[in-house]
Amino acid sequence: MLRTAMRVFAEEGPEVSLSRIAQRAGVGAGTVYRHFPTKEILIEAVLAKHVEGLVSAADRWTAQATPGDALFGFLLEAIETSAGRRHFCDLLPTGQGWPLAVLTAAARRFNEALERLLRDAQEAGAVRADIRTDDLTALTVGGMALRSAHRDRARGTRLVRLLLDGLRPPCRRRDYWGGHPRHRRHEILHASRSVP
Amino acid sequence: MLRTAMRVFAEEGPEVSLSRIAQRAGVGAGTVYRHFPTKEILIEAVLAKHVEGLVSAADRWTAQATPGDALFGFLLEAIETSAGRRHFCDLLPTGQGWPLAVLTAAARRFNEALERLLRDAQEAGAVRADIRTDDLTALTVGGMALRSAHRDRARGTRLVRLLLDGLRPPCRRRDYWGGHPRHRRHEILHASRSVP
Amino acid sequence: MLRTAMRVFAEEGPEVSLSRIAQRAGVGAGTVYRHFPTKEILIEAVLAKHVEGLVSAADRWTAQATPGDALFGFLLEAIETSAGRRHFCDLLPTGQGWPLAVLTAAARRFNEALERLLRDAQEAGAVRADIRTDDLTALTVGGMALRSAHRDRARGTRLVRLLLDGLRPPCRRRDYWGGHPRHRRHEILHASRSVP
Amino acid sequence: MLRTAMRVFAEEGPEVSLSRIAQRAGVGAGTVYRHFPTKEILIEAVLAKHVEGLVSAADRWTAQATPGDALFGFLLEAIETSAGRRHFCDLLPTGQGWPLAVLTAAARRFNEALERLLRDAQEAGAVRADIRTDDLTALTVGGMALRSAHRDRARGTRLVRLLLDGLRPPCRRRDYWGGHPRHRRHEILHASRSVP
DNA sequence: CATGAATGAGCCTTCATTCAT
DNA sequence: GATGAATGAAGGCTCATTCAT
Repeated sequence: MLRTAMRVFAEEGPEVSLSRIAQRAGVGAGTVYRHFPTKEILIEAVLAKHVEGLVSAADRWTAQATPGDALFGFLLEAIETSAGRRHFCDLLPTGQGWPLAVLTAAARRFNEALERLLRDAQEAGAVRADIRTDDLTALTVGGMALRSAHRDRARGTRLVRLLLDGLRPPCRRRDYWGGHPRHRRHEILHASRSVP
Repeated sequence: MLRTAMRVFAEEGPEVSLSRIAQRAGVGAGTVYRHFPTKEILIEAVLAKHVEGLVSAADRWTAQATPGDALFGFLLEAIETSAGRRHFCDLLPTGQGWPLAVLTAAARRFNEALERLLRDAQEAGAVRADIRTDDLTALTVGGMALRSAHRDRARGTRLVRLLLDGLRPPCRRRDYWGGHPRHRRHEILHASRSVP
Repeated sequence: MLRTAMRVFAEEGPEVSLSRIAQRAGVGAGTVYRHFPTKEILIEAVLAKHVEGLVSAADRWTAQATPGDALFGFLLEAIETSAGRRHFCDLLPTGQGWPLAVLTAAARRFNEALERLLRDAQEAGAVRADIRTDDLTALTVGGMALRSAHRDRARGTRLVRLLLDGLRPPCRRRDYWGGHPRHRRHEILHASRSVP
Repeated sequence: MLRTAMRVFAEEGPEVSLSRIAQRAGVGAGTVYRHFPTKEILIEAVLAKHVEGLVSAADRWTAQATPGDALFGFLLEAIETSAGRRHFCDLLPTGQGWPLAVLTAAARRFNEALERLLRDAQEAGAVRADIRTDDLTALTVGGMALRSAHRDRARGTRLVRLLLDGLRPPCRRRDYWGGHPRHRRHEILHASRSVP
């Protein structure tokens, strides 16, 4: 049933009614409730399961690849397998507001795994030194959104790679952004305000 | 009233009830319905307004900066001003499922502006040649998600810049991704499947 | 199991779910249903058991005390042991709406016992002659309510005794109520109607 | 609508569904909700209204009758007009567990009125000196139950009067209860325990 | 014969939408 | 044209009842 719930959530968004889920699982509404006393708990169970899968993936990558490849491989895999799960986007950065213990535990393990991967990759010189774990989290979320936003799977993946490449140590690249002269910065601010 | 609706949506999420909006606008519920016969139509109007703002911004950047700066400046501004508007994320890539003509029109104008900016930047050599307009759309969505995912505004913006830098022409960088030997690719797929 | 049901009903009110009862009885929900095909039937069984206890008590008092003491002792005991059982209050007066035969039988036996006690007490001159069996029933219900309504157990019991004393033959007491002059009676009616 | 709710509650008990009430009021379910955001709030409103009526009645009796008549008249009236309202029985003694301020306020005013009536009646010598306000409350509840338990209105009222007469100063009556010899008391206890 | 998972009707509550004033 | 009370269809949740194991 958890399987079905995951599928239905992924396909129809986190706002499907429990009865719809029950229907697609081929059971009565009360049955879902027997296993997950609350809709929120069901969502959390789904998320926790997914996060657990990611933690396993992190471990697998750690064991089977060089530090750099491990980090990049894992991030790409996490993004690819999580794309389209709006819950997940909402969950990852905060890890808060979710009462279920199992979920916060899973989120913690996820962050620890991410931290290990990042540290190793940085020590191996495969990743810029100024990146932090929560940057990776945000990047993952962004990657997921980006990935889901592209109609074309292959191109989406290519873009995600481009995105991740931003983590690699820079190659004699000037800072395109810091150099904006004062007046242009002002324009940005002005523009920002002008957009309703 | 549209103003109020935009503010309320931004502040309280896209799930506020219409009565709440009416309340905050200081009018009766019926009055909102006089202007926007459906909640969906109201949402679309809000989105369309926002998109119009972005189109104006695109025009402004086109007029006031070099092609490269214009594209990057515009994308950054679009991301910064749109961050947190979940509707927007859902809207941009597909442009579908939204019945209102005014919105598809706005979306089209937005895409045209984006296309112009991209073409100019590419002709100026400021952006990789293999980028397409829908890549930019996806990138924008990803940037918005990334941006919202970071608790720390400043770091969030820095990451968005990293993300956008991926568009710039590569500096003699080997392709980190294509080189994966066959068996590792297989592992990725395998892993992907194993994540629930 | 009937024991457990009685305890649970007394402790948690008549609205406990059957699963709760099954749980506290240490059996499966289905097992409860094997013995009591319906929740209502279970409730009736509980009530019948309680009524049976009261009938035994009536017999005991009949055998062991003078007619007057027997009636008063029994009524007090019935009230004290029944206080707080809302079902019981609902049941006693009507005896209706309860399909189960065993219950109406028990109620009949209870009324017969009460009738015997009353007749004997009246013949002994210990109780007013104008009291009828259904008065006693009503009085019992009132006593139970009164008894449950008092926070203070001891005072509650004292009040119940006051209540029961009303049954004893009057001591040259004028009728406080009959003497109301006509216009005041009208006021009472008027007032009654005016209370919503 | 409050009227209808009061009637329906009185007729069908406090457990009627809101939809039933709406149905009998001839309105949609949502309409009830508009006026009473919660079922509990509706119940409280009904109760408060009734209690207010009783407070007015208390004032009327105070103004129009001698202290003794006022107390007895009021109690009789309160019992007669409240009979059958199970809510009311549950409310009166505790006054707690009801979140709505308006209700606790009404309950407080009711108790104050009762206290005044009692004090005056006691000073006039029309009521035993050892009666306290909470005795009256309990007595009222008991009277209501008693009153509802009798099929025959007239006899019910007569019994209630008997009940209330217990409040009047005793006429050289021995204490029928205190004199029980020890062994009989033991029997009562034994009996109590023996009733399941 | 016991078990407890499954069922589904029903309850309270919410809210988009309509319409008399 | 504006108002906000009324509507009624869902949604989440509970629980008496059934039935395969």
